[in-house]
Order: sequence, then structure tokens, then C-alpha cells
Amino acid sequence: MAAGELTEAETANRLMRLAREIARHNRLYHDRDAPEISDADYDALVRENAALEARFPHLVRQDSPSAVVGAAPTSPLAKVTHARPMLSLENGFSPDEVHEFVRRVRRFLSLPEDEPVALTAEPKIDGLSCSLRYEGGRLVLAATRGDGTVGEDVTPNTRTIGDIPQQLNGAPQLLEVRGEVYMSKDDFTALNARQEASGGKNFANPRNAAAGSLRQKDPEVTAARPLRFLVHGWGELSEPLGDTQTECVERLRQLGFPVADLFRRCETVDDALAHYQAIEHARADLPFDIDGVVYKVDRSDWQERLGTVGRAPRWALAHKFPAEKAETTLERIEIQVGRTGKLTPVGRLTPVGVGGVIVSNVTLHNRDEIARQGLREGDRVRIQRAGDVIPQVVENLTRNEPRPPFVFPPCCPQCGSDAVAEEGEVDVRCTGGLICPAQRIERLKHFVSRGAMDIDGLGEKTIEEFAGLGWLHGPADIFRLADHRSDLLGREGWKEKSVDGLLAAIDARRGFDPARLLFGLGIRHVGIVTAKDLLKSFGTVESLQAAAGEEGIAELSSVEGVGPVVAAAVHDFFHEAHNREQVAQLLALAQPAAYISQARATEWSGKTVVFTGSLQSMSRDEAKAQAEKLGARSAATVSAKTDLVVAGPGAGSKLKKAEELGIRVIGEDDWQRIVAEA
DNA sequence: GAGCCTCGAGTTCC
DNA sequence: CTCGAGGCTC
Repeated sequence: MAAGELTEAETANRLMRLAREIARHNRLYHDRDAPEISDADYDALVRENAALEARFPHLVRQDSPSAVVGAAPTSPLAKVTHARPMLSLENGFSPDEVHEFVRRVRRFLSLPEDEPVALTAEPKIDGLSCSLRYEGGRLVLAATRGDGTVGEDVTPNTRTIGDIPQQLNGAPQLLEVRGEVYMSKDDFTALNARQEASGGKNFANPRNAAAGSLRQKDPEVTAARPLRFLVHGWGELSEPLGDTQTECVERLRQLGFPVADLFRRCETVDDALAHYQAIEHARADLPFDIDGVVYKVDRSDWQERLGTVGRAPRWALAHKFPAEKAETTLERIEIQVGRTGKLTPVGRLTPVGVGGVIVSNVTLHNRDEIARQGLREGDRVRIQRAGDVIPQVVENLTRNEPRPPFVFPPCCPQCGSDAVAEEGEVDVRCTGGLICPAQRIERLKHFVSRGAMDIDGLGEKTIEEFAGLGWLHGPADIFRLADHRSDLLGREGWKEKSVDGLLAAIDARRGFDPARLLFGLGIRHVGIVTAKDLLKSFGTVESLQAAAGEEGIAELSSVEGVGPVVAAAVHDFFHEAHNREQVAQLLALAQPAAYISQARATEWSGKTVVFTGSLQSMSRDEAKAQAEKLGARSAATVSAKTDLVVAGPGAGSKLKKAEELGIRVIGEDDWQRIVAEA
């Protein structure tokens, strides 16, 4: 149906239908993650809409799909698990923190104070990280960072980027190059001008433009976008690239990868800080956006020893530029109720641009924070995006205006129960528990959320819809949704395909990971890590419940990482009759699998190692990190549970105790041999 | 008893 | 991503 064949009246009618249709597909895609039509079909609808609007500009609707922000879904690209995780970086904001970083490095490696620690320093480009895998010199796989473990396959798209070589000469057999895909400031401006001219959507900033351009299903779209690439690291390798970061980067440059002009080796912290200044100076004139400077320990062997903590390497630091700030008006203060009953005040702002995006909401954290800043509705405020992501109020510009203070509600705005702060706590909580509809619904959302049961097609909106119909009171009811199949089929937006898709997704979670089910219950202080720790000790949710019942606090506290507060929370949860009832139903309906520890089973998994005496070749932290890499734990004191003691010179009482208990004692050299073999 | 590290909880925008 | 709290180490 070409635009030219329609009369004006027919066009208006068609535009109305398109608006309705596209909005419905957006809902299906975003809220339910259960699209009914292919991306190509969806794109065709959007294109038809754009064509009609271009031809009849005066017919463009208030609710036009082209005006709705975030309307177009990004295509679902294939998922790729990284051979080695793509790490994030620790952030620092001041020269002090950079000095502290190097001190930490020295301490960890047991280096003397005067041992120089050379660093590399390079601009931190504001684009998106990408991993390029070359086998036999050929580009075989390109993936976005994603969550660091699993990214998206963008191989065909990266083949259209001129900076990225398709073929390497003299490269290692296996080489995973990592770097930043970005768009230059000039190209971004030009692209937006073109988008405007063709009626397409504007991008908020070069970063979003780069991300949107790379994550395209159709590589021809990517090809038409001016993307660039700069190398900054590597992943899996069949052979080392060099002995230092500088050498490795130089090798990659010779292989044909672009390296940032401002990449430098710095002999001392002061050199590095001077280079930071130089980069900050050059910032405005650089062709691309940057948000800081990245320092890395230059020596590869030290990088290796330093390893990682959490999801960041110990050998790198991102020194960020001060956050951009903006002024706006705090129009209203609203109170949200979370799944734990916490009342969170949220500020609604007159929308304002900060750091490349429009911000209209800001969290005000809690009652104390509002009081500390003297915030009231109508105040002018200065805001910034913390770590360039989460907006926060940094200053109340009109706090001296004589107006009454904001009154924090004494009751839950959702259920009317008392809202109180516990002794010594800053958070105000609704005391209504499951009486409170907000808490009930938030808990259900948590149960199906990505980190917990992760049920496809059961998003927040759907939970609200079903709870509103009275179908969901507790998590167990989710496994009974099949009973409502015919009712659901009668509802708008639910066709046979989407209903059966949802029911299949729920069925797929029977026999699922018990740790995620336990986490999904939403017991206070029990996140995914603690849930796993508990199951490691108790095996099943049933035995955990049994242990938590009578006098359970002591037994729970014996679990590593569980102290009196967490133990009491678990005990309290299972003490409540309706929780026990829900859990019983849930276990019967969902029948979670037996818990399997994720850690690789080695001869060291689960063993406890104690280091004592002074260690020569490594610091205590490094020794611990080595033990954890083997799957073992390190403890401070020798007890009957200790499996191995590593004793250095000067070991005293712990060594004696180990001998008394007949525990295996080895020296540092033997330990290093064990580590090297593993 | 103080300081460090890990984990949990809440939240923004796209 | 940040903040605070809980748990552990020294």
C-alpha cells in the first residue's frame, strides 16, 4: 500500500491505525518481551508511518509513533558468551585516588616503597566496548560487551567499519582484540542533520548513536553510519603479545588496529597525572567524546598477579572527569513503595539536559536526604549524573527561601499503614507487609525478574495486570496461571500465540535453579550470593526452612557470610505462617532442582587454607586471591575445619595448632607450585 | 574496636 | 552505579 494511492481521509485513518498497532507491538515487545510480529514486519509498519507523515505533515498525530521516545525496539541479536569476561573499571575522581591506587598495587605485590610502578595513560572514549575475535588472522566473531559475560553478536556489522581489519598478517593463531566503537563528534552532528531531513529520530549523543548504529540487525544500516574503532585491550590469546601494556598495544598497532594518539607510558604517578591534565586540556578539541583517563599497570606479569576483584582488574583505574552539572526546578516530590516496603522519595524535574541525556526524574534517596538539603517542591536545584549515570541533587539553590519544609508522609501512600524508620535506620518503611498492594506487587515483580526466576513474557506491566485481576496473590500463583488460560484469551493483546508462549515460559521454570527461587522469595538481606551460600550449606530450600525453624539462628549463623542480622531475617521469614504456606505451595508446583555449586570442582574446591608467618613472594591479599582461584577459601585462624596451612618464616601459634591437629603444613614454595600447576 | 570488603537494595535513561 | 549495612579481619 503506497502512500500515493491514499486520499487524505484514508491517510488520516491509516495513521490512526498505525499508531494503535505500533503502540501495541511496542507493549508486547518491551513489557512482555513477547513480540507477535517479526522485526522486519515491525520496521515495515514504522517505515509506512514515516512515509505517510512525510507526505502529509499536517496529519501527523499527537500520539504519532515517530514521536514516542524509545518506540523502536532494538533487534534481538544472537547472544555470545565471552571466552574471557569483559571487565569494567574501578573509578577514581581525584589525584589522591590515583596515588591510593598505586599504593594498593605496591601493597598487593609486596613491592618496596621506592620501586617504580610505570603506568600507561590513555583517554577513556565514550563509546561502546567491543570484542573482536581473530582465528588464523581472520575476523570470525565480534561481540558487544553486554553484561560483561554475555554480549551480542555484531560480526556482520563490524565488517562494515573501516578501522577494523578483516585480515591480519603475522597475528597469533587466536587473538581477541578489545576496544571502543565510537562516532566522532562531527559525524554525529552530520548524522543527526541527515536523520532530521529524512524524518528519522535524533540521537541524544554520539555514544547512543554509536550503540544504536552497531546494534542493528541489518548490517547495511551500520555500513551507512560513520563508526570508528580504537583498540584498548585484549581477551583470549594463543600467545602473549608482549611483556608490557605498551609493547602489547604497539604490537596491535602494527597489526593494523588504531591506537589513541594520546596513549602514553608514564614512569610515575606524577607523570600520569600530568598527562591527565594534558588530556583534559585537549578534551574540547578532540574529535570524540571522552569521560576520563584510563591508567594501567604497564608490566604484564604484574597485571597477571594482581588479577581481578569483583568485576574489575586490580591493575587499572579510570580517572573520571568531574561530572557535568545542570540547574532545573524540582516540580514535585513523589513517594514510591519498594518491595521491602521502603518509601523512596523521587523528584520530578523540569526536564533538563545533563551529560548528553534529558533527565526528568531524580532519586532523593530517603527522608534524611530531603532534610539535609532542605528540599521542597518548587526549589531550584543543581543536579549531576553520578558516575555519569544516576542523576542526583548536588545543591538546593533556593533553600533559604522562607517556605515550609516538605513533610515526609507518616503513612504509606499506597495502603495507609504506618510508615516508620527503625531505630538507627534512615530508611522509612511501610509496616503493612503483604497487606500493602505495592509491596505485594513489587515482590511478585522481583520473583519473576531477570536475576530471579527470569520468566520470559512476564514483565512488570503483565504482573500488574494479572494482580489487578486477582490471579496473583503470591509467587506460587504464577505456576497456576494455566488455570486462567481461557480468561486470558478473552483479553486484549492476548492471542493464542502469546498466551501459550507465556505458559511455556512458566513451565520452563519448573525444575529450575533453587538458588534463584530462594533469592526470588525476597527475604531481607538475602540476595543471590547469600541464597547460594545458604543452599551450599543446606542443600535444599526444605532443609533450610527446617533449620531456620527452631532455635535456627545459631545454625544459620554458622554459614559463611551469614551473621546475626541475616540469620534473624531468614528465621523471621520462615516463622510467618503465610510464608511457610507460600513456600510449600511453590516447592510443590515448581519443584526446583538440586543445588549444584557453580564453582569448578577441583581437588581444592571447598577446602580451607590458612596463611601464616611472613610471606616473601606475595602479599597476603595475593595469596588469598590465589586460593580463591583454586576454588578454596582462605581463613584467618586454624581450626578443625582447616585443610592446609601455608607457613612462612616466623610462623608461631597457628603453626603449632596445625601440628597439634595434624593438619598438612607446607611452605611458600610448595604453595606456588600448587598454584602454578592449577 | 576500627577499617575493609562484599553484598543487597534501589534507581535512571535508552 | 552508588550507598549503606553486615560480616570479617586485623
